[in-house]
Amino acid sequence: MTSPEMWFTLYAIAGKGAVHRRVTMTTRELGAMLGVSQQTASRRLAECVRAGLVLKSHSVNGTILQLTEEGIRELERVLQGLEAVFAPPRDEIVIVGKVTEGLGEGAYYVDIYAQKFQEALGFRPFPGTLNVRVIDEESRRAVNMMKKSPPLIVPGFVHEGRTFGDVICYRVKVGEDINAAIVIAQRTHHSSDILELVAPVNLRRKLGLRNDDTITLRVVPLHRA
Amino acid sequence: MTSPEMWFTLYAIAGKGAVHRRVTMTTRELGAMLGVSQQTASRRLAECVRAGLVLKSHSVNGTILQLTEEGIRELERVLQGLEAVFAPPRDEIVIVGKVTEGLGEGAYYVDIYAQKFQEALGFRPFPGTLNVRVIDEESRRAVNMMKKSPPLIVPGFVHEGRTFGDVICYRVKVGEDINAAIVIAQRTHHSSDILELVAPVNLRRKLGLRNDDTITLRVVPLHRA
DNA sequence: ATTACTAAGACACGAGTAT
DNA sequence: TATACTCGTGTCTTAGTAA
Repeated sequence: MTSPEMWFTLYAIAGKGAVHRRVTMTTRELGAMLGVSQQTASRRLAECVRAGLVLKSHSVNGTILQLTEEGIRELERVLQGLEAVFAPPRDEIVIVGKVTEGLGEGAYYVDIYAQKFQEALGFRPFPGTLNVRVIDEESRRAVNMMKKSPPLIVPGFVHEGRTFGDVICYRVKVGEDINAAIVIAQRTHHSSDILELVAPVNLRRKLGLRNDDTITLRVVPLHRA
Repeated sequence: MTSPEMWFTLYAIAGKGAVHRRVTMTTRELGAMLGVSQQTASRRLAECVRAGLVLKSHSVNGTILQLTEEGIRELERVLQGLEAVFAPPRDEIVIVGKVTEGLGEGAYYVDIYAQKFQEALGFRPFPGTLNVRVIDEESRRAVNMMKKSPPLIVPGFVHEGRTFGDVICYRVKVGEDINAAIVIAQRTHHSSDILELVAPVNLRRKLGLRNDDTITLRVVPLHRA
């Protein structure tokens, strides 16, 4: 967990524009932003570097700073947290996205997890996933809200000496009556906007979907599942 | 300035849903969320109360907490800061809103500030303001971006023994060629979604605008003004 | 000008405990 | 059970200063 002080330091650096580019600033300046001395700012900065949140290099008049991927993710987490906090409480979480061509690997995994999915979701999944790309900000927030709701966890297992991790699922309804689930693989795709759907049927064929068609998903709360 | 610790405390409480309703929690629980002891959580909470960010009342099994307006604003500030930080750098800030009926007091103030506006903006303002209500999230973010850009400050003055404060302005273009300015009065309207426009002409008549008509404003960067 | 070390002082933390 | 007090301990901060 990132400490409050480190987080504030990160936020101050980001405020200078370090998310999109490298920025040059002095420790005195950073200290002023944080309301601490130059020395403390220097130390705080060093902490962020040690934690792998910031890259620092030296320049004649100041320090060149750049947020790392992890640093940016840290800020994104808080942004999403705040968005979720301010989102009006809703009964329904609705996600709108566009049908996207997958990498084809989905089918392989669905096949391996088929029995587990059957037990957890109550249906035998069609061997393939439908990939949905979230485009607008509203749906992106809806996805965050979904991820803050209690997930359905499909336990991992070992198969032929290989370990398959837990899979996080969220039940959704597609159209009026098709039950499906969004599955989220463990390996965190760097805040990917692509959702993978499994369903008891071939959604593409059943709904006559083509790439770039719009699809609407309604998240089903766990307690109602 | 809110300290990092206080801010984190606020954020933790908000995460429990205290933005929309009152929540009950123990100081032990809060401490666990913050990674500190029950005693420290208690003290942090007291700091937030002293700072006017949280309202606290006692209950048998825990503490009833509610964020104050100021506490919510504090979180909003960070949310907006993060949104601005993550927004892709753009050449143009575009705000779309709907024409709204004003309170009529705008004209009075424009009249009093007329000379000052003339000097700062380069045009004599039509005696009246056009009120524009921002509706969608995207424009709301655009407004935040605008507010993070360097403002044009019309200095205040004393007139007949009464003090008139500074006025913050942002130049905008309405349509293709009408120069106007968004004026923001000092007294902070609680994160109001209403913008007040001054222009050298009667925008309502010139553009044939009626209430609820959509209007598009393009913010003019100061260095290009 | 910078950054960052050392050392002394301030202050925050948590154990114990009263309520 | 709670919250919140005191107080000893230890960490964090800053002034001074080196590099």
